[in-house]
Amino acid sequence: MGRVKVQKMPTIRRLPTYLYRLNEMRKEGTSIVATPELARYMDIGEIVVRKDLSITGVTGQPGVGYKIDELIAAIREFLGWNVETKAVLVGAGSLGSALIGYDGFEEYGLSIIAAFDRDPAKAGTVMRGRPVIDMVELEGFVRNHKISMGILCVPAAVAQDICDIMVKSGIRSIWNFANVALKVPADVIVQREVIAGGLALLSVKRLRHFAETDDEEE
Amino acid sequence: MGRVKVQKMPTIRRLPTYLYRLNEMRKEGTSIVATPELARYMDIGEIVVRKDLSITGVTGQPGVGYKIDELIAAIREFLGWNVETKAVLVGAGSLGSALIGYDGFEEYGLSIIAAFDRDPAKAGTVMRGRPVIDMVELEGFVRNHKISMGILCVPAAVAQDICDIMVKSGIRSIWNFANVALKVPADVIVQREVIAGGLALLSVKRLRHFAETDDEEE
DNA sequence: CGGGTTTAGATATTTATGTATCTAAATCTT
DNA sequence: AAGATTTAGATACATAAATATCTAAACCCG
Repeated sequence: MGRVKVQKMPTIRRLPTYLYRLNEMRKEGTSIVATPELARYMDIGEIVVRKDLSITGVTGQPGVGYKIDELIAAIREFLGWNVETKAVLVGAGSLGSALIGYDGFEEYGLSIIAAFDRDPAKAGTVMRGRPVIDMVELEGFVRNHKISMGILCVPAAVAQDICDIMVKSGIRSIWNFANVALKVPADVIVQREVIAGGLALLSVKRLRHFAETDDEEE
Repeated sequence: MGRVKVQKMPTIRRLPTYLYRLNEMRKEGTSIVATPELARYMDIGEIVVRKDLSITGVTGQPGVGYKIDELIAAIREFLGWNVETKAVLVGAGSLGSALIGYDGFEEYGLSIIAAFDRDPAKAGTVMRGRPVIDMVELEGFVRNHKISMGILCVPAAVAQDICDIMVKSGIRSIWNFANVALKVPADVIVQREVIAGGLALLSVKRLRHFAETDDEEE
């Protein structure tokens, strides 16, 4: 069930942020970047930055830094974002429509071709340039367009059912925003996203902070 | 800049998922849960589950399991989700409106009171039950309503500016969905959410998987 | 052109996280 | 009722990640 072991998870999670920043710098006309600057931007240690970047195979120049163009290309290639991935999104609710509308995915090689929803009222409409199609069409669509990735934005209660359809249709990567661990065959990769996890972290940080300072009453 | 050290980050990130599942089970009428069941749901080891739960101080019964009611209460208290947190959301774009519309936050003690946007066309409208207000009103609103948390859904380029306004207005926790490390005073907590990080992980998992099996051509 | 400064990258260390082993308590089975 | 099974929780161990230390290369400044 998505049991591919991946090391350096924290590093990989940070790569998109490097990529974002590097693209920004390139637009500004910069061609070289040194670790300390990136470290400040990321709010992490310099050594972490160097180790992160080294995963891509790019080598910098002591006393100088890294070539931005090289870094961008290497990160994109390391992530496989230099080739287009076609995806469908299922569940055109609030989160689903937000993801459809996010332009940044193009930069990540991700093309959301279409959205699917069970609600017949939504079917046939166009959402931010992408067609919204009735769920019953999902399997045929995925097969015809050779879609390899599915983005799951349905309520947890129905997530496994939709997941099963995706798998049956040939989808091999699932980006799962439903709050369930999906059961899938061994050759299907699942990445679960729990947005509330970040909120939990923020909450605890705040509690710890108050516990440490605990002289603030207002 | 949000430099509160938090240990057991992975554990804390998992707590919302436990909470979600436990609530579900309670609705189904169950009152006791044992580790193996939760471990299967989470797709992690049993020992990890026990260690996770132990952080809340709840103690289970050998041979039996944990009382679901106790667990729910303890997790909520540990996260501070038993008391309401009032928040404003800035940036009523696609992601912002998705977050506004997410009902689950009530369960997490989070009340998004209002949304703010720079676009005058949006100001004055109501979005999923919450008023959308012009950005210029932000500071006054935060002060008047004693808002303690800000949810930042604006483009990265303007994130620091909005952040500064939030801090100046008295906000002390910022949930940051913009792809920048914000600079804030030491008493302000920031949690950055990089959605693309999960996509990066999924991409790498897929590449590794193909590399391992590498007998799949289509 | 020579010494100080910046910086990448290797190695070593520390810290955090996940995993295994063991013991004792409660339940189940017969 | 006695032994087998399930399970929590403690302790010990292994792995992963972050941090520190060192060396050498390029640059800057005088």
